[in-house]
Amino acid sequence: MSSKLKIYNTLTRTKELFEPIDPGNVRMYVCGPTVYDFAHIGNARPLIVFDVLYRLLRHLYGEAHVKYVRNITDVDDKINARAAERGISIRELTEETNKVFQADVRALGCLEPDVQPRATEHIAQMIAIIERLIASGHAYAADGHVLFDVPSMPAYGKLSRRSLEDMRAGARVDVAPYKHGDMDFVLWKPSASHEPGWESPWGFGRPGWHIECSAMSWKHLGETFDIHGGGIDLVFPHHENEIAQSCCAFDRDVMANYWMHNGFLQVEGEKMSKSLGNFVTIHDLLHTNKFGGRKWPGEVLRLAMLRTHYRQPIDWTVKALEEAEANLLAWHDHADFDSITESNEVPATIVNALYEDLNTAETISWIHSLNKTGQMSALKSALRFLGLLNSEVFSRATIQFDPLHDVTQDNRNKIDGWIEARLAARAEKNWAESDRIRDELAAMGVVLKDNKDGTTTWEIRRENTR
RNA sequence: GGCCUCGUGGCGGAGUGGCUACGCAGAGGACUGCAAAUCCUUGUACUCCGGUUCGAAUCCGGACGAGGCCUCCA
Repeated sequence: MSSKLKIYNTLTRTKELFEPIDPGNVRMYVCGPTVYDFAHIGNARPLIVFDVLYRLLRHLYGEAHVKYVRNITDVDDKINARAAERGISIRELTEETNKVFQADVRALGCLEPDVQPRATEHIAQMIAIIERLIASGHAYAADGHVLFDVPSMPAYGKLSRRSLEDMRAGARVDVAPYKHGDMDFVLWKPSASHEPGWESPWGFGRPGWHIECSAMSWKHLGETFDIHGGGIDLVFPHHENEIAQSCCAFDRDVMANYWMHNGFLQVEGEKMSKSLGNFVTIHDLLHTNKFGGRKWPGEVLRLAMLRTHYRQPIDWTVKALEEAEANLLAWHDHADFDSITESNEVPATIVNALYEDLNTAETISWIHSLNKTGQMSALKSALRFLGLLNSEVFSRATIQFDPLHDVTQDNRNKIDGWIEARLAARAEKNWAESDRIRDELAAMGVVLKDNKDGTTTWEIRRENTR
């Protein structure tokens, strides 16, 4: 099988043909959430992007031959701080946050990774890596801390393309006294008795920020693997440091062959930040009226995300969500997917577009084309493949019942009664009565559509409710 | 200051050294008692200045502009 998939590799800054180490066991690691707070919409981007890649790899190599690992970081100083602030235990906080995270990701139509390892369950691997680094002269213990000795690794900076000189020039002035070099970073640090910690050769303590990914990828994917993904902000220092830890611990030239990074997200043209008040969580979008004055189905969020190529910056706007929803509604209006048999093959146009470094924008234009030419079973297959057809979440039922309005069966029956009365009036050419009924329903937000076959259907008004 | 990305029509957003992306909005038409929905048709583009080329929006250089990282934020 010759590979057709091309992906942009941050290591080389070029689009490369993807060649797995072992086609029988294709391995991908993506940096997952630190579970101290609800995931925001920026976090959703890598979740969706790498879910599409996972689906494509499974399509290309077979479901049994792809292993996708996305970690859960459940030890972190932000977690400690938040738990203390809320007066709950760390375990309570991380469990609660993870539960919401899992529900969010499911609503976004993402497949579950093969493994979702937790940092706290890999302390032994972290300690093992740190011991190896000390033994090989790449790390040193000082004052209860263990630090990675950056100058001991000549190739350091390869991913982010920074030279040690550049970094020194921009380094902060205050360097912790236990550091040998100002670029050295923490592998292990001491914990006070009230802080979470584990016994280690260097005393009671906890891991530094980067070591957990080296440990978890090692355990679940091996010393080297194929793809490592995450947000572009992780290139430095997180991924650079992961590479340093793993390559030096295992005496390897590479940790992962392909490094993929998704671009950043802005909200209505501005950087998302809590101080600007435009901080949007996935949970808010799905379940509250905080963004655009209404709730949004997961498929709408997913399609809005996939409209833009994953490496481009994306502006998260109400208008974009409305357009995405209009597209989905058009497809669903055109066909009742519940009764359409899905074609066995994912359309080649869709797959070929994804082979070009996940050109999801092009796949969407092909979906429009399938819709326009009436290839409904292929359309269904394409939507399913892209994770845009989760009947539980976005079906004809949810289209007709706007998430904002709870339409009871009782009201539904009443609307049907009105429609019958209006059809009767129309049969008598009583246009005044007919229009009166239509206007009254419209005032309640119910829009009527007289179809070409003489039937009348209705839906909740689609216009933006702001 | 250092490093990195990007600059396409009213808006969003792909792609390509020479031929319509696509979507939303707009315009015209069909259908309809009138609407809505649907269908058909349709216009507008490649930040600026140089260079390479038969030909560049697409390659190279420069300018201007936007964003990101270098401060545990995807």
